[in-house]
Amino acid sequence: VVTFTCLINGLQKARRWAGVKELLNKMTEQGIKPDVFTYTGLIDGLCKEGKEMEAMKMFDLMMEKGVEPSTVTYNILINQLCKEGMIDDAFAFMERMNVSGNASDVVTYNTLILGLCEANKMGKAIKLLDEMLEGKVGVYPNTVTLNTIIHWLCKRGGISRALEFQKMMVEKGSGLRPDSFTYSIIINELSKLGKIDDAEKLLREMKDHGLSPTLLDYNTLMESMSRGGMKERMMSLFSEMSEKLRPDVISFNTLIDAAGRDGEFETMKKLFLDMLDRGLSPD
RNA sequence: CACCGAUCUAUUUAAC
Repeated sequence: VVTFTCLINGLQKARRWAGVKELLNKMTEQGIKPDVFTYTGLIDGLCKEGKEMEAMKMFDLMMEKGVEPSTVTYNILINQLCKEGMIDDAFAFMERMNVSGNASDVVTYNTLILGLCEANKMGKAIKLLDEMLEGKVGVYPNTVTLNTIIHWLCKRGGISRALEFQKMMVEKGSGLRPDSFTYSIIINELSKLGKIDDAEKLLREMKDHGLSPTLLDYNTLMESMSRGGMKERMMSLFSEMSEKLRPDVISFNTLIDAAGRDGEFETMKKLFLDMLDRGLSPD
């Protein structure tokens, strides 16, 4: 079963649907019964293709066949319901899962919290997070939970609250730690707002938590420096990043564009050659 | 206390 399930998952990623069907037939030919993993993978694949009806049918089919869905199976469908904006049904489905003997896990809650955010119900999302933090639901939040809330607070203009949550994460005893997602979310937001000093401070702070700024972080910050007309700072950030990472095409495009704004043709040329030197192909 | 497979979060650069 494992072999077949792996193969099926691979084909699904490659969107080779005919192959999936063929493999399923081959399985039954050989008397191998699909298990929870197989069905769950199929349901996920169908959801990702937007075939939600098919996914539900698959869910029913697996139950008919006496294969008991797992929390993962339910989580996928809860996610699907959220994506369709059916947040109440998503919660109801979680209820059904619990009744069937599958406990909610952190992914279940993360999915629902994201659903609430996307449905413009930040208040409820945060309330649910608080309940998790207080231990009222029996599942403690993780980095993904906080990242989701932080991201959506940013989108909804709540950057200061987002920063409070980030502070909470770095505190000892919170049981949480920020990851590179956390930082890229906030650095991106601060950059958009033109709060370059704050963004750079955060970039420095990453090292204190065992994280290194990524290409994305540097590129984002450089772009906002360019917008703010802080070319010197941008260039020094660029040389700093060059020591640690390989700047990519986006990095160079950003720099060339910045030089272009001021008509600095020589600089542009230099950058262009530098880019070729490093084996990058211009796009 | 039996190796392997399934689910959740961020995405930066050009033409106003």
